[in-house]
Amino acid sequence: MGKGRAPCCDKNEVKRGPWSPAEDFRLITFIQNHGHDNWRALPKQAGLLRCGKSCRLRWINYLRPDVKRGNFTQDEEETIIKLHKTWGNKWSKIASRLPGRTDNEIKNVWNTHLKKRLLPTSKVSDSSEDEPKESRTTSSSSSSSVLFSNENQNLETEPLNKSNPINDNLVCSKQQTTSTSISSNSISSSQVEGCWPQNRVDFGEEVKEKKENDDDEEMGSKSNNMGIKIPLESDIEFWDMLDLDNIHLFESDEVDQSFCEGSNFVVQKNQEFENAKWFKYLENELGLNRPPEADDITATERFSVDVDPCMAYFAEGFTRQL
DNA sequence: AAAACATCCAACCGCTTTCCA
DNA sequence: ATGGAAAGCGGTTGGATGTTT
Repeated sequence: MGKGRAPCCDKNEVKRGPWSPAEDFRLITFIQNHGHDNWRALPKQAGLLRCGKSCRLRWINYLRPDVKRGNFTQDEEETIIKLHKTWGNKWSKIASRLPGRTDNEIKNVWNTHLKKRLLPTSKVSDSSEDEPKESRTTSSSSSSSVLFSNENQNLETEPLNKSNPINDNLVCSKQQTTSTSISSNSISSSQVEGCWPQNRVDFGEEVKEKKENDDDEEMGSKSNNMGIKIPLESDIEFWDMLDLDNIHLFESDEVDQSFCEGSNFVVQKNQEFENAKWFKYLENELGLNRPPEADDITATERFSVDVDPCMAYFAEGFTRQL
């Protein structure tokens, strides 16, 4: 100590700014297969040009399987207000009482909505004026179970699953033994088994939830039931958003070779196969699948045997676009 | 139609805490 | 007991988007 803190990473060598879908997939797949024992080493092992801190944040705030998206319910808001009275800006602590919500998200909600609402008239229960565009009913979580008395709330009965019927279809292709806890810092660092997409089908959230309520109706019962927002109207833009550089990265030798040489490589491959199945499923959900052509060996098929499913997935996306 | 302004939120920054040799 | 490394946490920022003029 006293010598100054070494930077967590060389800022010249890491990518910053918004995450691309390709990076997200890369990170998700890696954590699925290997967990996150060491955030600092993770980016290199996963072939990401990000600093470990950034990866951690992205995972915790956005990509974690148990992150609940969507508007906060009335009950959640009241819980935040209540807990904030008690604990102040202890966002992490507050988040531990709100299953699926991250400290960052709660902090944002507080700063953008709740604080303002409380300031002028401190009318906590009257929400009709200050939240005009956010219909608080959009969150499908069960409001009655938002407040927990136990910090170590077990999520197995968490209503999050209810809001993600996609779970039922996807279910994790493997037995899910990982017990996910709520707090942003309490996810097991052991492998996160194939269950991430529970509610993150709109990964990257590159397609904003514009007029989602309207669209929900138009999308019909299917998307409603699935509880997902699909960028159906913007296939091209969607694929355009993919970061080609990262795709090259996937193919490069920069990815730690030892990653492929470990003793559990076979297990990894099996998991990757399961991942590939998921990507296929996701593709169907996104409405991106096309009728098979006889002479057409898809990129996925080419890659899925011995290449990372992320790569395969995106390769097919590009193929389609061309 | 477009410029100005407001709002939102993902991501970053840097300090603190925890862990471990 | 000590110091360095890594993770955790809360504050802040900046770009994207929405709204108003």
